[in-house]
Amino acid sequence: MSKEITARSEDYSQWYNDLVLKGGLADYSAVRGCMVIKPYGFALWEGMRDVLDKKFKDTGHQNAYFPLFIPKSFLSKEEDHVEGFAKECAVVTHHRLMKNPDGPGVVVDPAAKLEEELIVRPTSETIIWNTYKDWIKSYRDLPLLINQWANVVRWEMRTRLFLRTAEFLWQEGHTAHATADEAIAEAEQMLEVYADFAENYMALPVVRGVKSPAERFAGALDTYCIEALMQDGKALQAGTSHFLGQNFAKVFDVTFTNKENKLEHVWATSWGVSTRLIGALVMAHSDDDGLVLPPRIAPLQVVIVPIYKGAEQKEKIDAKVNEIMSDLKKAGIRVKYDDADNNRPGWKFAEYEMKGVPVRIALGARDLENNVAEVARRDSKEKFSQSLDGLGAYIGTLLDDIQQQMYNKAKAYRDEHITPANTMEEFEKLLDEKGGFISAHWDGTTETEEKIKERTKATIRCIPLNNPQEAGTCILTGKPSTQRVLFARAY
RNA sequence: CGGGGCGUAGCGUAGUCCGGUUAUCGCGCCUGCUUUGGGAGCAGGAGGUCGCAAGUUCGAAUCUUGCCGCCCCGACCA
Repeated sequence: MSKEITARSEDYSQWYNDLVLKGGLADYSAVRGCMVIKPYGFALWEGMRDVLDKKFKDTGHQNAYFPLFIPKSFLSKEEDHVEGFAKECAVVTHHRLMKNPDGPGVVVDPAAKLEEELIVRPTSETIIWNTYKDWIKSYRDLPLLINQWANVVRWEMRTRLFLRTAEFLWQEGHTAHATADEAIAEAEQMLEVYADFAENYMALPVVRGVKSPAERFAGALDTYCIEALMQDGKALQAGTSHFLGQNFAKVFDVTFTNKENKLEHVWATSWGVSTRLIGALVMAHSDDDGLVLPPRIAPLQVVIVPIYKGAEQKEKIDAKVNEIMSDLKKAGIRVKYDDADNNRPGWKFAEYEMKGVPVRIALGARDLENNVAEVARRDSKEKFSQSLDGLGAYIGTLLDDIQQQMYNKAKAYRDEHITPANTMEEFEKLLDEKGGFISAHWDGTTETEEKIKERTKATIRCIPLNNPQEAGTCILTGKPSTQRVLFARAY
């Protein structure tokens, strides 16, 4: 019920936390900054993971796994990379505990100090490139296209469920190529994989773009990204793909002999998406009654709730539900029959709405007599009576329609919230009163970007791919500019 | 690390300013009966180191000091 979910206009953060907690996705944990992903939330992640994993394999990638721990010396090799991650690393210094000699409990055994500290990976570039050095000798070993599903740790000052946790689950692809062009094509291809996933599975429209130098990944020459818009008008980076040039190849000495028998450094990419996508999903689609999940990745697509008086009615309903279930399952629809007798129908309706299950079917004695079921869709809250004949096929098209409507709605909102601004006054007014992306001219310098950020808290989210070129003057400095870029306040 | 708020049963809370019987209420839980088309009703029941520690006092959830933890805002960031 809406009284239990904080209205988002009043306090968006509380609203978001309530959605995650009451939607059954995750909980706070005993460890500061970390969260427990509950079965329902994890099923959502697994579903997303499976779709992405298939896309990676369809584009020629293989999965592998690299160690959790990274020797400190590895991390210090690439200068920008250190700069970017040093401030947020968990460090392992010892390998043994001992009984506390001065009291109860255990203490770290000072004799077990590691000669070289190990860093819990904040990302795996360094350990992976150190490994690739041994795997790559010839142009015939290229391209090397590898992905890993893993957890990483970034010791952030402040955390938020799914959006920024100290430990998070993600996927990181790391590829090596013979030429720069090939590596760039790879980075662009993977960006498109992410964009396709966001739009067609998560029903989340995204802007494909490239980051400004200041917002680039630490150690990259170019960072491609997909940027999504949340319902509070803030932007969220939903995925990134980096063209790393030869930076890592050079510091880890990854070379290959080309067809002309000459030694060359390889060209690299890395790309990743994380459990943050779940945060994006929650903030993009939910309403005051709870989560709204797009059918294609909802762990549960349909829930069936029986309404009955007495065992006799229940039996008849059970029989009919079994038919419906088997139809739906045959069509590949994820369906649950909730006939638990400790909660009444109204309670279940509210519960599954909070969890964002796209379609609910209620079946009672009255419906059986009329050969119908009550079908309710989560996205629009519409309810209608539907014939039991051909119900399976009907639900299939309904799920498709919900998927499409959710995307259309999010896209309409997003499109309405890309607004051009031509003066700083306009820019700031739009940020404060409307939010969303603001399309404005920028002189291309990091100094200007920094000044705008200090003054407005807005950053350049991206320079859209295939951005129309347009002569203009920088919104802050008045210097000439050739194109508009997208600014926003962001998560 | 700065600013704000908070910590009382599984969850949410009243009581704290101004110390005083057996710590309040709701949800949930257990038992029984009645119920079931939008978070059921009645009756009975179980459940508490009032975040931790020290202090003041005849007496502390309440006052003092110290510590711990959480949430929100800021800096940092997927």
